[in-house]
Amino acid sequence: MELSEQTRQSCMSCPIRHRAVCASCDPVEFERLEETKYYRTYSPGQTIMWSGDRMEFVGSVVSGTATIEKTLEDGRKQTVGLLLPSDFIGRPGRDTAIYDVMAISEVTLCCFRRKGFEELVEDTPHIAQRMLEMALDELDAARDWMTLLGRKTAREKIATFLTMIARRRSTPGFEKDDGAVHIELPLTREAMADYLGLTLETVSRQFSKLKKDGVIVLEGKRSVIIPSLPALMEEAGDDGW
Amino acid sequence: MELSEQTRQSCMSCPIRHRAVCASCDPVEFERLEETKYYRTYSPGQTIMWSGDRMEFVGSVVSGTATIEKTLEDGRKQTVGLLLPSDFIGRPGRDTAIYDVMAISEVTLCCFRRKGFEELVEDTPHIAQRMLEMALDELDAARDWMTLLGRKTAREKIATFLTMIARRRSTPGFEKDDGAVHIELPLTREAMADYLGLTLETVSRQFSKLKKDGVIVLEGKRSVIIPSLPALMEEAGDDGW
DNA sequence: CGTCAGGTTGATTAGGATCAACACAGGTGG
DNA sequence: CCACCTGTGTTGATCCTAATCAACCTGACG
Repeated sequence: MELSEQTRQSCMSCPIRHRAVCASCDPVEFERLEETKYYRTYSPGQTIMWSGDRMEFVGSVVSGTATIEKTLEDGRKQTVGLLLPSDFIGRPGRDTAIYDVMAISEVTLCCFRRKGFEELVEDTPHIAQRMLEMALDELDAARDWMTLLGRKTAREKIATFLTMIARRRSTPGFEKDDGAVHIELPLTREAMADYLGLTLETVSRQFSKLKKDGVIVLEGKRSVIIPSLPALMEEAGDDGW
Repeated sequence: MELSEQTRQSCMSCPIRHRAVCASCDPVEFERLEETKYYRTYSPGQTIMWSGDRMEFVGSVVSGTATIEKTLEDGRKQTVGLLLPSDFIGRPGRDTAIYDVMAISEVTLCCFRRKGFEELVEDTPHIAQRMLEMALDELDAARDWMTLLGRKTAREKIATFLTMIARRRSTPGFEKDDGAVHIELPLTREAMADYLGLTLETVSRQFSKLKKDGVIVLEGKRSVIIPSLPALMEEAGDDGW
């Protein structure tokens, strides 16, 4: 799975082609993208972007998981975004990052130099429109997460998180006939804690309780079986999303 | 301050002209806006938009304060956005609201029928760009608020809120010579609680403590004097924003 | 084999929630 | 004009959820 920075692959066979910022581009626009794009890979734990640093590039997550996080003076940390394949990193028009972006697993990005991308946005309406759409989607997601952080109990937070992962990641083919869903957790207990506004101990305890209550089944540390997704969603505190 | 729905005022003298979604429009574009815009006013407590309802219009807050809120099944409520003059309401491209929007004070909106506005966005690049810029700004604000909700103490939450209000609302001319800042709180204790992920009792107590500690001076319920903004920001738990 | 990252579980604490009483201002109607 | 009510805010007492502090487990890896 090693992609060097030089490797250039066709956009047409790109796994995130239909969900990423380039989703609504036409063949001509793709040509322009293919000229300027380049790949970068990061290993787990590596920092993709430091808060305060100059942002030289923007890009899309092709594979892997990354987090956007904010750290307070005294070290308290909050994860403010989870980046999965097709998600966009960086903000055109801003030249200094205001959050840290960390690779959680091995991450491959499809990058564009920021300056060039800004021009691209200006004269490629399809990209500008898609950018807006994605920004508004992320804003909705952030607001839903605000509700989780401000009002939900620890148990509800975990249930919501698992539901969200099941939505975005359920491995097709792993749904059992009885409707059970199998997911691989992309985050450690600590990273989940930072995302959910909890401590890692509380996360661990709530996993144990949900398991004891039969809402989830744990297979090892990272593998979760959800016997009944509706039952799990019941624990999440709100229907809808 | 009564504006009927029919009143049409010139965009050129509009108080939010330089910050709203129309900020970068040129004279020709303003002409088109002036043809289709209309004003609506709401009294305190009125609902501007119900979650689940069809969104017939989008628009900008011209004056007053409104909140965007999400309510869980059992009634727990989280305010996920504070709308002050120049802020935008609604999402082009979506026809059902997913949050409630409530007028806190008397609110005047500059509205556009949603369908018409969507066309406008498509063929007025200046508006599309500004929309993207504003969406990204709101996303940053939402992420900062996630950090507040997930990781800050009650005292820090209040201090952060007051700092934010001072930033956006400090009544020019009310800065005392010694650097003190005077602000009017746009929200009740309960509304602040919903915004900060607290109870109204905790909000009240923290106000009392900050007052006792000399960080703020209360004049009545809604009027706050901040003798030293840096001292207040010190209480907020993070520098920067 | 020892070390270390990641995870679990237990004991205790503390920050905010909850429950409750009261204060105060502004209306409203008799 | 006053009695009453209602919305808003303050403060106190108590409770409870999640944080903190701590011990220990497991598996991967040099």
